[in-house]
Amino acid sequence: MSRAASNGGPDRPLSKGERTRQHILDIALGMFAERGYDGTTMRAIAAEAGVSVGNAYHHFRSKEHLIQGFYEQATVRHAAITPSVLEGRETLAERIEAALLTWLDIAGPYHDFAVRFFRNAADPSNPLSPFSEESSQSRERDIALYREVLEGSKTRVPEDLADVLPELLWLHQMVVVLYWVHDTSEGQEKSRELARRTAPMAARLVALSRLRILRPLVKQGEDLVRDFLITRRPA
Amino acid sequence: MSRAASNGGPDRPLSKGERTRQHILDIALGMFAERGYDGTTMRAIAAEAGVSVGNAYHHFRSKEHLIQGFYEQATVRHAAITPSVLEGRETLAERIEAALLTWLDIAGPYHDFAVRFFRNAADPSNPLSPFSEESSQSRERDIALYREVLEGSKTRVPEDLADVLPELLWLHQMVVVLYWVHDTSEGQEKSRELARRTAPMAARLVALSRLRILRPLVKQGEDLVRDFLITRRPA
DNA sequence: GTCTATAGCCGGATAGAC
DNA sequence: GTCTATCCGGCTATAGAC
Repeated sequence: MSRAASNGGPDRPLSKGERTRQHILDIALGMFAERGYDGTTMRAIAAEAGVSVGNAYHHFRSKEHLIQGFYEQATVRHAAITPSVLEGRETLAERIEAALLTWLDIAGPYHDFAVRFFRNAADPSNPLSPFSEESSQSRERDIALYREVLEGSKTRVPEDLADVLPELLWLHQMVVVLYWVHDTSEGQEKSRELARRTAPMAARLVALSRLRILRPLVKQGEDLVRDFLITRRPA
Repeated sequence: MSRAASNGGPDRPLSKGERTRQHILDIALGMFAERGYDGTTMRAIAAEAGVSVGNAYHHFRSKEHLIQGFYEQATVRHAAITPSVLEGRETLAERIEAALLTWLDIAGPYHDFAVRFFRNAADPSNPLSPFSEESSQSRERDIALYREVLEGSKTRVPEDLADVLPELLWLHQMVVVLYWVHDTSEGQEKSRELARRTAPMAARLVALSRLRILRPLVKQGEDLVRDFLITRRPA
């Protein structure tokens, strides 16, 4: 994808097939945004793109695979924009909030059809799930972003929590996203409120996790994350 | 459904249409369990049930609507069985664990096609979502169950938390269910482990919520639940 | 007016020729 | 890599049976 962007040189980095593929994708995303997912047939996409249906299926295994570009694009842009937004924000609460709100900004225009994408979240065998192997690259990119959110903050993070926290913050984001998908409020304002309110709570929890009384519980939670969230390799 | 069960009287509580409907549902659920959802066509269901496709669609608006019976049946059985399992269990941790494990027992046989059902969870406009208006009866039944889990326990519950806790415990169950849907371990043993490990953590959290230092955070969390989880009436 | 059946549309997906 | 032709299955229009 990045190869396709702004390559003004005389060389041809994209083969004919790659250009066709990209063209079909662009047309499809545009049509989805305009007429919705169900309202856009593969026949219509193919016709609009000037290719045959069979050709479209040669490049994309299924209609839903056309959606995959969305998550990919969203995480790339999220990773690209967030760092500048984080600048000058020092508390963990501010930084978490900024990352979440930036995500909502990016995803906003796709709200209607994002539902389609996150339907798949519940189905692990679906390659389009954000938890799937196929999505791992996008997921890792987003988790890395939260590592940056943590490292740049003034809040001291308990050592033993350090390596599971990025995953947990990513999970926090997924919860916000899940709510956002449901969100019918004007401009999805409720989701933004959710982000604004939960960000300081998450930061506070991180700080409180140092408390002596909470240590056993925190330890259990940490082990839980390790055993159930990160261990994703099948035996 | 309850009307259908064990009515040995001479009267006819079920009209011909109702019986046909129930028959189609039974056949469909059986076939789904056997050959999977995608592997079972509406034509095959109709044929096996001895009715026409058109007739099947007269009774069920769509193939997915056939799944609705699953959640309904599962919550009814959950509510029926759990009380006896709770007897003799006094600590909150034990009671939460029992309720969760009972759910897993009930849902077990349907594991393969439950994925289909919970796909819809991410789509609020889908009447099959567990969060939808259409599912509210089943949802309320399950939440009521957790009210019982709480009330029968020896753990003293902070007053202000009392009325949001059943919802939170239900949400806890939904998280377990979400994991269970993903679970590829033998007999979904990992999900049972998740239930066993998180139940005492949930109970511990309830107890800890009385701590002075945690009060502000608990209060915020409580407000959050009220504003974002329970307020479900559209303006 | 409730129930059931036939016949066929529509759109996602595929096989196989070029 | 691209096309044409076709399959397959969810769903519906509509007519007729009870």
